[in-house]
Amino acid sequence: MLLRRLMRTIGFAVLSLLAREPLSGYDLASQLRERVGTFFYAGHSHVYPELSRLEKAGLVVHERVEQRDRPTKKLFRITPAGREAVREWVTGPLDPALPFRDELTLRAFSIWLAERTAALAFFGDQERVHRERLTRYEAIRAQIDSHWPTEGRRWDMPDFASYAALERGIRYERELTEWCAWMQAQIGA
Amino acid sequence: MLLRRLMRTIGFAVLSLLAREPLSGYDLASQLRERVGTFFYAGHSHVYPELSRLEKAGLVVHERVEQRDRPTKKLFRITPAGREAVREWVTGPLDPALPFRDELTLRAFSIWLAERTAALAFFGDQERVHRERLTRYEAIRAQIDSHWPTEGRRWDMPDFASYAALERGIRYERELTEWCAWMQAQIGA
DNA sequence: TCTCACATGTAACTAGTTACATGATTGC
DNA sequence: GCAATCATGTAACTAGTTACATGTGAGA
Repeated sequence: MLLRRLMRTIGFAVLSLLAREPLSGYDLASQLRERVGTFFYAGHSHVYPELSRLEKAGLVVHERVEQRDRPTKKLFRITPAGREAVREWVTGPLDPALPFRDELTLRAFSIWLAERTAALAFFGDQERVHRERLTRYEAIRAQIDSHWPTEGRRWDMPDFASYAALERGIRYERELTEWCAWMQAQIGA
Repeated sequence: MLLRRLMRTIGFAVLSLLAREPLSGYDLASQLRERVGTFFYAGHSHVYPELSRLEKAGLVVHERVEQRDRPTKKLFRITPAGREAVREWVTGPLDPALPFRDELTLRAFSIWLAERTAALAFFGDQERVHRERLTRYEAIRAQIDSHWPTEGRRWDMPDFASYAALERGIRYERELTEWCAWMQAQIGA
């Protein structure tokens, strides 16, 4: 579809959230920070202009919602065209263009310049950081597992998709934790 | 050091390579594409301005080198100050600011919208892509292992640092490959 | 002659972050 | 009155990519 050219990944991130429930720009930004922030972050100043773009493209619409206890908000809702756009994108070709930048690996690439104690401390710190995240994610998964019977799980449910992203996070952090430990073993030997 | 504020990670990427050997802007860009490109990419149009910046900061110097068979080049060399800057950076605090954007995980987060066959094909393709990379990296490591005796390895050698980055790449690609397989198992079940 | 690798740069554009700017309502 | 949360946006800046622009020398 031609649309793909006009869309940036941030647009699909917004649509991904709106496909689950209507949200205000504020809530969208909050979820982009907290819910999906570990794998796809965007600030609120990025969200508002993007919502305008999406609305112009007919992929979302908004309505003003007056609230008694809080300021009036704009509630954004995905349109059928928007839903179709996500559907096409989600299994469409993934640009293998990896302007990938991993500073941690870059540091490993230059670790030969460091002093042993500094190098050990660095990878020790990194191991702790990633082990903490790992532990946190695993706790969330354990929580889900204990409340969500395996039989009730279907891959085409939004909750499973969230679970799959969490699973990816766990594997990613575990891999990092183990590599940091490996680095220390190599340096310490 | 105050210098850290003036430096961007791309600057350290350049210095990381120059700490190993003097290079021209062209060679620098080539290595940034081929050698460290898998974990830290930058195009040549980014390298040249960065070299100017680094030279102004006194972290690199250059000399013209006339070649008979090829166009004259500028050979860049790291200065003692530059080497010291890398040394400080390499084990210094790593900004945990992760404006991390992983489109693959974002897609998993919206996979519930897809059709089963499209979802299976998508993660099958991704698994193939990452398994290919994994195989390629493992072949390189096997090559190194067969020529480089374990006793001769020291963590403070540039070659070990390259090996460590490769190890990280292998673990990263393996993790991704396995997760893609897991996704297919979940969808197919 | 033409293409490829080597070699260096700038310009224009796109993307993204941080800072700026404003305002309502609630609870302390 | 003041801080915090909810709420929406713009402006200025930083970073990064793609396209533009030029030129040498080797080999087919």
